[in-house]
Amino acid sequence: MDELAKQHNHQRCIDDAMTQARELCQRRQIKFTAIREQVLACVWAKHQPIGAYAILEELAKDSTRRPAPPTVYRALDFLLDNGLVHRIASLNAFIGCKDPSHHHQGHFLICRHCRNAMELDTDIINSAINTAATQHGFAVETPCVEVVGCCANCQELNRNA
Amino acid sequence: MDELAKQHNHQRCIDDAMTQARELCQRRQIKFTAIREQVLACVWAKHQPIGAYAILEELAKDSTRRPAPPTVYRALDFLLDNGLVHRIASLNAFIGCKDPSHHHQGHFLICRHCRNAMELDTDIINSAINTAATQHGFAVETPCVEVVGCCANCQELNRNA
DNA sequence: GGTGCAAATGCAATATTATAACATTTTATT
DNA sequence: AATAAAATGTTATAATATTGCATTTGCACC
Repeated sequence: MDELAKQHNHQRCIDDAMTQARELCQRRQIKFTAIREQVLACVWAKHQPIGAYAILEELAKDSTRRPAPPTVYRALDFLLDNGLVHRIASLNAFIGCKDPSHHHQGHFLICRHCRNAMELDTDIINSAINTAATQHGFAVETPCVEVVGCCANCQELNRNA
Repeated sequence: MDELAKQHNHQRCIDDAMTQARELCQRRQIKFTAIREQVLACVWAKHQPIGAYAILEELAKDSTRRPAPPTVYRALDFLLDNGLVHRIASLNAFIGCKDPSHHHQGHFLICRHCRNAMELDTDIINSAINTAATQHGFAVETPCVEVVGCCANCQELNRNA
């Protein structure tokens, strides 16, 4: 069974991510400001990629003032630059990185049904890409792999439906 | 040396693509209308992915009338549905498919310098993705692989610069 | 404590990409 | 010609993202 399908204490997911982010920023001497923290919390609220404007809506709920788009995009740029979130190009959306300690692009399995996205941490795909690229003399910099399909849990649900 | 770097008769590239498209549409009994043909020609004008609005500009040059966005998007939808072009999500752009005869998503090597994109035709990457996905019980439907880097030709140019 | 600088944020406007809704025209078929 | 379906035209607008400039904040230095 898929790990996302298991009952998991998601608050713990969020707390871990926030703690890790705080520590990482401290180590790197960069500022984890209130806005950046709020945006990261939004991104981690679910395992589904979230759009910039959806984040904006969430921020608007939490305070009386509604931030302008650049506020959100700047926070996202910061988080992207520091590997705390990834951008899913095919969805124009953002998702928390599950291992910000080292820079990487990440490969994603995106379920078309529940919209959850899972970050893979295998080298298999990168190796394959490098092999194929090398055959053409191409030097890989940032591979982008976003696989849409159906997650284990949703397959299960569909079978029982 | 990279195939795109070789002097290649690009007019021939275009002609081949157009002929193939015409034949494919005839076989499938679908209409290769003037607009669709013009849009496909724009897409094939270079080996660089082109955006919908850039296509629109090209069409505006070629005739006195300027088509509206839906005109271009509808033509693109038709071409996408029939596998004649691919969409590069990370660039919001479109590129001609080099083998429209069978449906596939295509993997792309995109050069950050010359902006050319090359479609790969290996199974290595799909296998790797399937292997990784299967480990998580995930059923792959449409893999999206867009690798940004530096093509052989641009590496060569940079070395000599 | 002030001063000045750089980073971060606020804010208004606008650019870019894409779609919705409905009218009109074209095409194929009867 | 009559009809229906497909394709295109047209207007408006949605959704995503950035630019440019003003203001505020945090921090090193005197």
